[in-house]
Amino acid sequence: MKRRADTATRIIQAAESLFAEQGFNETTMRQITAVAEVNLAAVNYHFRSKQGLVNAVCERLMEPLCDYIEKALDERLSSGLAVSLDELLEMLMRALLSVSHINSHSLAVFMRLLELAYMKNQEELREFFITQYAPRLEKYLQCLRLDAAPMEDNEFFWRLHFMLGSVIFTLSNYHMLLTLEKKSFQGNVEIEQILHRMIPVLSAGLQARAEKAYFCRL
Amino acid sequence: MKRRADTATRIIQAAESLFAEQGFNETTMRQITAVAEVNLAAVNYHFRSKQGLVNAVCERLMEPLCDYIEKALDERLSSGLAVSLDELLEMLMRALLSVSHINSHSLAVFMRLLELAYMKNQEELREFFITQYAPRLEKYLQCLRLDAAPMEDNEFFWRLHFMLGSVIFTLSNYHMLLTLEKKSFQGNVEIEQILHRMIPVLSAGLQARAEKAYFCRL
Amino acid sequence: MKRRADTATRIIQAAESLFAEQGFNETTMRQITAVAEVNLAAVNYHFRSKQGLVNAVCERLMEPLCDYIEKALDERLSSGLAVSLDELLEMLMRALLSVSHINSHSLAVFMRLLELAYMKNQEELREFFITQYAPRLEKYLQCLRLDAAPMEDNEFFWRLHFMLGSVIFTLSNYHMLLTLEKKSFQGNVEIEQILHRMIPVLSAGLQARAEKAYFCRL
Amino acid sequence: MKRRADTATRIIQAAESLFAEQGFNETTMRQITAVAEVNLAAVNYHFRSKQGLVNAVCERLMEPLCDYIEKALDERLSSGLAVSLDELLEMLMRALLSVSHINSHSLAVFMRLLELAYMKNQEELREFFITQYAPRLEKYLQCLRLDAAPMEDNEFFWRLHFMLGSVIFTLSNYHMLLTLEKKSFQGNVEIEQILHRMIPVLSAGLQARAEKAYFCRL
DNA sequence: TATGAATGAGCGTTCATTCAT
DNA sequence: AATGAATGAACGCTCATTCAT
Repeated sequence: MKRRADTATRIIQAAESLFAEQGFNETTMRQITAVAEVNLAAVNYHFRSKQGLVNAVCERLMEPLCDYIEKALDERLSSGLAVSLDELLEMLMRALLSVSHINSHSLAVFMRLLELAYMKNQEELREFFITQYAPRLEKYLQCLRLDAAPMEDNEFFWRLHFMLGSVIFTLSNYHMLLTLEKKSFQGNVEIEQILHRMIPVLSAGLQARAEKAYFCRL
Repeated sequence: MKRRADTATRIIQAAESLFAEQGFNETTMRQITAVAEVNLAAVNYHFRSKQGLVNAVCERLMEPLCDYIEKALDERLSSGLAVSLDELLEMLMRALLSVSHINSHSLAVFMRLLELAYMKNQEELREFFITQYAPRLEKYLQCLRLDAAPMEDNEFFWRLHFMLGSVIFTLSNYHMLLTLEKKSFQGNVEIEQILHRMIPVLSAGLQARAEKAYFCRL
Repeated sequence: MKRRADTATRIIQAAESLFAEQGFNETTMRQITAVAEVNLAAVNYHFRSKQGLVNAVCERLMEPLCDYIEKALDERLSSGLAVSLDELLEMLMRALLSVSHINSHSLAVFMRLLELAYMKNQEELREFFITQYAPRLEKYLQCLRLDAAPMEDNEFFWRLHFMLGSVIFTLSNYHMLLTLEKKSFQGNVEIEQILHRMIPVLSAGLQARAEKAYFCRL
Repeated sequence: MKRRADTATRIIQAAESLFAEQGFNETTMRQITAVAEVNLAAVNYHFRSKQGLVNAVCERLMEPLCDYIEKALDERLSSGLAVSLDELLEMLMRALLSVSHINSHSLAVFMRLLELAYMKNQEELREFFITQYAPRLEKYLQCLRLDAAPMEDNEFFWRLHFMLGSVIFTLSNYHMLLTLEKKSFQGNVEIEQILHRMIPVLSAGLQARAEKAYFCRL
């Protein structure tokens, strides 16, 4: 039995916590290694570079999420019954909730990673997401599409990102949002609540009838 | 007649463009002054510090937005007729659109500023928003509340932030999203389209019936 | 009648005060012009450079000191009676006291200037002292020599600098020394006291019999 | 066997040399690291900051000085015979001489450090001296007091600082003073000579009868 | 496997000075 | 006589990374 966790694990845990609080570029290797109580060079030794550590954090989060969704979706589809939009969203929320159990900051850092992947100069991370994980979630997205209001492909593309924005923003900042709501943090209880509250909102958003014309011609 | 714009303005414009593309901490003063074609020390001369420049950028965006919304809401309310949720959202979108005319990156940097304000260590910026601009938007939020589904205060708080997440995420990354949609950027046309597309989604999200119980007890 | 002093004078006064508190290199042009409530460029306009300002401060202090000593010494010598060492030192102290009336920091900045002149890279200032003021004080030094214990030239050279060290150190730091003595500053009263206290000490030091051999051969 | 000294030592030695010649604020980290032939960042790595380097230099000088004086005084006192003022001063001079062997600039930089500690804005350094070293020198000062002329506490306070001024000024600038004396520098021989020359002067100064009244009432 | 030492590049900031008005 | 704007140079410091052990 080990007295202290594996060095690489300690680093990842420290990194997740700091990434969640401060963001990636704002977190220094010195901070990470200080919190992890390991040598400064250990990050480069174990993960090659800071970006390598970010990727490792990414994997540790995306893998169980994809696993969960794939498995849950297959189980549900095997019943033969039609799957409702709310069921699909609850499936997603449960997947996120399972990720949140990795540690208390994992959801926030996860969402920050997704944010980061949309930044112009993060081609590598973006490519990593697209090639590694996009295919595994495709079936889930097709199900969503079927339950959403009828709309064209590009409309669905944007709706997905409106939804993604809600999820990312809320979970990235949920610690701060709880503070602003003037409630003290009580762990996963609130995360469940927040995730649950999103379901009807996202559901309504995806099912809202798309309008053809728009308001403003300048 | 001046051959080139005022130094301070050139700096702000360069900063907005770079902030929008890269974020604040990722943008260096050397990048800003190189793009603006001014001396490195000019930023400190005109804005005291990098943070001072961020604040200046912030003001230049928030002021016209608040002006627009206050004015438009007062005009609309003076008619005496009830204001629908879609009207309120269109009002917001038009306000954002007016900000987008400042320059092609202003909406993105604006949204990044809002994101930033929710970060733990940005108390100063957050306080700036809360004291300077929150009061000016209160009346608008009350109108939103009246048109939303009946719900408790904290439910409304979260709904607002779900909605805010959609707006912030989409507009922060709209350049990248357009790229992913495989369409080339054609200026404000797309922004209008995106803003318009949000209205029914946000409207449906705010009007969705809140559920009392939630799914998961661990 | 002028409502505010001449710009150049205001600058000198501000500079003296700041130089006395912080030293020369530690005092910035911005601090000086802020205290003087003049434009930043005014220093360069009136004094060509920061060094030019230092020289101006120097002149404003050395001129009256030399005047005082020359005049007092000539008056005293014209009586035909022999001049005692204590009289000479009191003459010096009164000269310093007269300088201290220029403003409350003038003695401290004066002493700091003398310190500075002994620094390796301050050849210009050192040359300025030597060519401008050394000749005017020569007669006074000769009188000191006559009243000191008999000793060789180089011994006298060092004794003078031991004495100079006492004066410079004490007056450079007299504000701080008063603080350490746990007494509050009450203006020129203390300076008089301190100057007076130095006389018997310096007198005894100059009159002490020089020893030929010294203690340590390694 | 190492071909070149330890990096930290090289830095300290370069720093001492430059500090002695130019002062602290006038010496840049780039100068230090250039002379030491080490990387610019090495100073921060080994000493955390420039101030940290100053503190390290300080410790390297004060420690052996205090050790020397404490040990020499205890030895001398254990003989049971009364200690004369000249003996005490010679003890001090030998202590300074032992410090001067650290390297050719160590006494000058030491004296500059003492000067610095009396500056208004150097509270930290001053506190460092007071808490770390003042207690270790207290016994020595009490012996000085016993051998000095009878006088009140505050008179003794000032006399000590007159004496300190002589020592600090002379040793801070002894290189320059030798130059002005038109003699070339020949290493520790001159330092011994200068230190020795101070003894009768300081001794006479401390033993001079204090006067009660003073000369000038304005 | 792990680490203390070291490094090149770059950071935000400040400096005394200059220049056009 | 005076000033707001601007500048080149340099500042102390921190960064992620590398390397010898």
